[in-house]
Amino acid sequence: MSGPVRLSDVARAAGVSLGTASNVFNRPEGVRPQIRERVERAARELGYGGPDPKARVLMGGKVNAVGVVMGAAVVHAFDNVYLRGFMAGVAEVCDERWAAMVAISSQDAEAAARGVRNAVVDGFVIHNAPHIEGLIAIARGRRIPIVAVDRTVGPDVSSIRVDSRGGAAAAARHLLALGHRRFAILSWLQEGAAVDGTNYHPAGATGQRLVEAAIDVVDRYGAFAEVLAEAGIAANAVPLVESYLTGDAPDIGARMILDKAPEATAVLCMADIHALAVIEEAKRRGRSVPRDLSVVGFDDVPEAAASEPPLTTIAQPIREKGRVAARIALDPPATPRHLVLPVELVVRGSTAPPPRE
Amino acid sequence: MSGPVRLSDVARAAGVSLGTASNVFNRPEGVRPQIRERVERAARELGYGGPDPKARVLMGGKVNAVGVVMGAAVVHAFDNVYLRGFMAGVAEVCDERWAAMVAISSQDAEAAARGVRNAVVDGFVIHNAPHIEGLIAIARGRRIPIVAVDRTVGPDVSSIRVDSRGGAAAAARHLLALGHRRFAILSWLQEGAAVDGTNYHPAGATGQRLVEAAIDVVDRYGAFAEVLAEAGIAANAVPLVESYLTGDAPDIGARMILDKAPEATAVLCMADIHALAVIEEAKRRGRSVPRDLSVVGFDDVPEAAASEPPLTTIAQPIREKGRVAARIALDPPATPRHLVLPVELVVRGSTAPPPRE
DNA sequence: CTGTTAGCGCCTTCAG
DNA sequence: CTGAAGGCGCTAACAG
Repeated sequence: MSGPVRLSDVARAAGVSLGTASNVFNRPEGVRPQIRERVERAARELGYGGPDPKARVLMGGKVNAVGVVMGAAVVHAFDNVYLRGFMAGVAEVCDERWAAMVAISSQDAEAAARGVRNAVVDGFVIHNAPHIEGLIAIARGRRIPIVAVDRTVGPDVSSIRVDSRGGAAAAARHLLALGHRRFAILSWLQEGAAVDGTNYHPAGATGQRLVEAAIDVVDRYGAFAEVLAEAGIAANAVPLVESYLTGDAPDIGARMILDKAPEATAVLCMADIHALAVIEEAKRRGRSVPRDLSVVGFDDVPEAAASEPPLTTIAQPIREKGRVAARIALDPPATPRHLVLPVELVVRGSTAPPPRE
Repeated sequence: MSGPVRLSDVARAAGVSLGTASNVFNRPEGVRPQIRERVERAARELGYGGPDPKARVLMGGKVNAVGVVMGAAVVHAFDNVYLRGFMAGVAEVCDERWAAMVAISSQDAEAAARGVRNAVVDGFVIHNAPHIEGLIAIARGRRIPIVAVDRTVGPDVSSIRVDSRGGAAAAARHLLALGHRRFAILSWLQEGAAVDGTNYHPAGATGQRLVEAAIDVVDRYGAFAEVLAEAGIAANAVPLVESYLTGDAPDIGARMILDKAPEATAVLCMADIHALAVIEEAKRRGRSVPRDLSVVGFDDVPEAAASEPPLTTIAQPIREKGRVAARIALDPPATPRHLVLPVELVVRGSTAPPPRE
């Protein structure tokens, strides 16, 4: 009915000073019960909603909120299995502490920048994303604690990663041990990453430019290459397809890798979503997995265990990663932490010895 | 290195007044390029992160954020299929407008209250939840626009609901038309709802207390009762089990309804998650669905179409509901809106004529 | 165009 | 235990 009610209105109505009214809300034990009662009644009658957090926050207080930038549209927190797991981890610690989780739209660089610039939060969880450096710079300018996920951005910004090298190496060794010698690699490409000077690159384009891509991809590729090299296989000679993780891209990538490397007996994928697409595409072409073709993924999303055949993959603790990230963002350690979470080779049904010829 | 840098620091360093510095960031076109450049450089050198949104917000500006209280732990936004769909709808709108989505922990009343009291957002989407009245009161006290979902709380608070009565009636009529005469009802119970004076009531307890429960349940039950009554079946005589929607509760509820009403040829459920549990439990007991038992759900979550047999259910536009809610919260209409979204009977494989005896 | 002056709503000294 | 004054960091309205 009336305009906004302020603390001063309540104080006046109750016939006390502003300071006293403030105390009623913040240190009720320090004010005489009778007066307190009077103020509370006045507040109730005026429909006063309590001290405005907007002002309170300015006083330097905490907001009890974590900002999460995923490097993708917020909707992908619900649509994408990987992000869903990660966000669930973040959410769990928010629930523990009654903290709010603020998801920041970051489908494009500008939106993300604005979000990070304006979010009123206590800390940021910044998941690896294109343009992440800019976002981190903004957050640091605001002197807000941040933790980078799946990415390192220097010693003084906390980071959480998984053992990508170890995982990729384990995957390669597994295949090698089974007897495979002819490989193909399906790598991911981050949405919005510039490739060949363009942002539109839904799938494909074999090449060596991985070294310029997002850091985790580099690690995984490097480990593949190293292990294969140990076995006398030059990574240069291994067909490579890069593809986005969203929309049709995985399917297109799967098709392309099978087209470009029909002789490969094993496909190393850097994400389960790719691996699952490869399995489907292979089946479509009448190639039996794992009898004709072995496929290994990375991540171990829920779908991996349910596919037909179930996917051999490198399991990373997605949800735990979210949890750890949120904890660090919510109360940052005095000195930055750099965690590397362990991964694990999970052997299921999509890998087997190569067909004998 | 330094403490927080403020606009005044930048102004001083650049040798301009505070107001000018402010203009550089807010109305750059209104300041001479040379000066602007100077201020920008000073900002850069000092590591100034731009105007602090905490202060900006106090000026009465918008934050560009929606608060969402789901009446559940934040983690359920990712774990629960229904909420996931709803939140995805909200997220879509946030993405469109580059708005932040702040999920407020509301697993218990106190957490929710604190969240609503402290969130710095432009509007609230409050999904039906136990204690929702208290939350709405707080939000109103703060003079923040709110939209209630799946619930009406008076004419001056916008609300979005689905046509629960129509849907439930359609479900009942469908079963009646197939020839069913012996029914059972599996209703939901909201987490935390007080029942029989206690908060712990994982599943079961037949009774008539539905009239005191959350409003949508009342509508659905009422419509069931009405339609059955038209066919000469007294709702009083229809076995009823109430059960939570989370954890083991749906399974327990399913077991109980089959135990308590072994003679029923059709089970009317108020949520797909219950209906799916009933199907599974029936199969476990060797009762074929739909030959021996018909089951109908409500919601049409993605799993409904994939179950065996696929579920006949009342489809409600979950995601659209989220979208509409977010839009209203983000820019509230001058006068409150009260929307009722349509639902639709989707006949799939879980319903058939009753077995002849 | 630029600088000065009031607040935004609250909290926290500091005297009474 | 109370009341008055200053400031959190910024923006807006007004003079210059």
